[in-house]
Amino acid sequence: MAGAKLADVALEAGVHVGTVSRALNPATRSRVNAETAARIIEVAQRLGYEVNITGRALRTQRTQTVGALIPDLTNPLFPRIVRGVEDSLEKAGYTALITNTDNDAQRERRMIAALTSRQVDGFLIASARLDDQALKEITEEGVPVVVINRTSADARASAVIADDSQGIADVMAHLVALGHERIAHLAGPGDTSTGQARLKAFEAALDRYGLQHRSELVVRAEAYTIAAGTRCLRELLKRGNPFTAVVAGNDLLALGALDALKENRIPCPERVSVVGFNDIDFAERLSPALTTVRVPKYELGARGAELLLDMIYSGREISTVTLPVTLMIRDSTAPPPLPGTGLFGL
Amino acid sequence: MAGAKLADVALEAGVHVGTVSRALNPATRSRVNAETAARIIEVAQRLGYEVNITGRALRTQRTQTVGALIPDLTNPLFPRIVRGVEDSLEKAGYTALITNTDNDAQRERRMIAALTSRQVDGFLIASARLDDQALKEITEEGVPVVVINRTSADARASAVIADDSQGIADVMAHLVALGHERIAHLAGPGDTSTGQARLKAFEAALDRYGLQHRSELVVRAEAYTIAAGTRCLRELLKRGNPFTAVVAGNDLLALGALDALKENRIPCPERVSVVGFNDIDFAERLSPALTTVRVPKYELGARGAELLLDMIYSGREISTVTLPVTLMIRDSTAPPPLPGTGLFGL
DNA sequence: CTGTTAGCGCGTTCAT
DNA sequence: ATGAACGCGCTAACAG
Repeated sequence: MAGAKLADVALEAGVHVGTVSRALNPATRSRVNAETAARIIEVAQRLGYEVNITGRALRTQRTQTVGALIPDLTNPLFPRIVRGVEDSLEKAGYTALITNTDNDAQRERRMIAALTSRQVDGFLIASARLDDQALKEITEEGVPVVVINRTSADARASAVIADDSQGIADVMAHLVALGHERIAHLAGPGDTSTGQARLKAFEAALDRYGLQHRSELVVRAEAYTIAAGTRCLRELLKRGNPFTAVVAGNDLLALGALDALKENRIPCPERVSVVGFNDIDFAERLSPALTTVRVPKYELGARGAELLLDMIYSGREISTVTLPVTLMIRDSTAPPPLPGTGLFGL
Repeated sequence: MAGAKLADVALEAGVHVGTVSRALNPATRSRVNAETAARIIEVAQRLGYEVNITGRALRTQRTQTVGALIPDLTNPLFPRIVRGVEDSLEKAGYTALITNTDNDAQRERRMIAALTSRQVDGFLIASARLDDQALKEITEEGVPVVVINRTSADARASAVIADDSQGIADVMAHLVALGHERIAHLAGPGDTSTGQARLKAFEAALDRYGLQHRSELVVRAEAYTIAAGTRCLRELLKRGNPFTAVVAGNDLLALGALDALKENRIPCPERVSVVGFNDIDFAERLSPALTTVRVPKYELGARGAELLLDMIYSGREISTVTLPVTLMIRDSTAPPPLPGTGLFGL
């Protein structure tokens, strides 16, 4: 028989509910006679006792559940992060309520309300929008928050991020070593911390290598999607300014860029090199296999969850953890075409 | 101020908590004076009242939360299903606790325990294992269960499935029309309903077209993974029995098969055609673009959640819904090589 | 060491 | 139409 409760165990063991509660909780077990504790545990097992976390939560104000706000689970970046989150949480007996936000402010608000209503002990937020009024409100109420793969203007939230600037620096070093000079950037949305950080790193690299800043070679994507990548590269082509390499804000934008190149019969990497960011699953199985920056997705989630648990349990102070990245050189990057041999736009 | 509770609203509105409860619940609102109800609602809004679902659950035995058991979120099939689940649930004010099971019995048990402990109102199970003792136990306790993308031996669970046999029939018709006669099958795990159904459909098609059953051309995968697909195709090659086409149990197995072909320098589709199942995201961006059977992933999840809500609310009877599939012909299938022009194994 | 009591927030019954 | 009281399952404070 499953679904037994404290009262059932108490009755069967011939003791009071309070004693059962103490005996079953490792933290308070020492306060009860060893023999009776053993008997209670035996009875609990026999009766199939399972704690009712709802009841416990009402009393302890702890649901042992956290809310996870994910922009879009169908972006292969996030399932890996979620796996990390899940594994870290499980060790502590926690569970995650996972919701998709589509980076949509309205939807995000609804989800936060649904999660708050369920008394989650904290939030893991991988949604990227920076101007996050909703986030501000929950931190102000003192609910622990950790943001993942983004920074937060709010000093009350911890953060786990990948080293965006190092990643872009590695990309640029790679492209410059190949001989590229006219490098375009498909920047991520301006209201995301990754979009901002990567653009900044891109510009810093231009300076580092003495390359000219050309505003016509930077296009802002309105979202981190394949479709946005396609639109941006079309825009780039329309502007007519020659380039031999494209640094995309993330892998999905890079995929969209590849589509646009293909539809214009511009071979990659022969005439234009393309680089992504994140190294999503399948990036290496595309044609051409995508050169990209690998971010430690699982660790991002795992560390984020650990940080959150620390905040919940020990109210530990706010911190920001930056994880290292790795440039994965594959087939979408190559030396630029020789001048006069068909450089696009020249 | 957010986080107000019934008592706060009652105090401010100068009425009793019970009245506030009735006024705020649309179902019981009619039982309270229209004017006071309006006042209460106004006060609730002003104070930022949010129902505490934990408290409500303790009383109503409804957490408005369901558990979702997913084998592996990093398989792109599942995020799409989850999106459907989420959208259907949200309309009813429900939320999903999503967990990865890895199709591992131990892990599945732990997850079910964690979810049961949180008093979920029902389960959505996309895990594929058939001999599901744990599932049996929860249905026996009367907890509503819907299985997704699999059938269940247990008559107490509803199911939403894709039309596996139609899908395989379409695949076989396609291959036969191209001229294939020696068709191999990388069957999914034997303890999954999809693995069984697709193998059965494969064999039925052999009969239909008068093709010989060759047991050497059927290999069982131990899991639905890329690695398993690679292992299986290597095994197939080792057996030395010639074949010109491979019908894989799902897309991941097909990807693994493509890897094994590549490592043996067997060009696809020139010498061997490969077909997958599911049409995961990115299937069309692979090289070669994968011919596969598209299953309506979002609908699978959405219908599954609807069925579950029906069971929770109206205790509606068990049913099985089969959704239609579509063959997506892409670049991984072509006519078999002409005899004598390098057919593998001949 | 253990029993008793109280209360977390809510919905519902029973009075009035 | 509304107030009062109870209890869902659990833990924590207090007695003894």
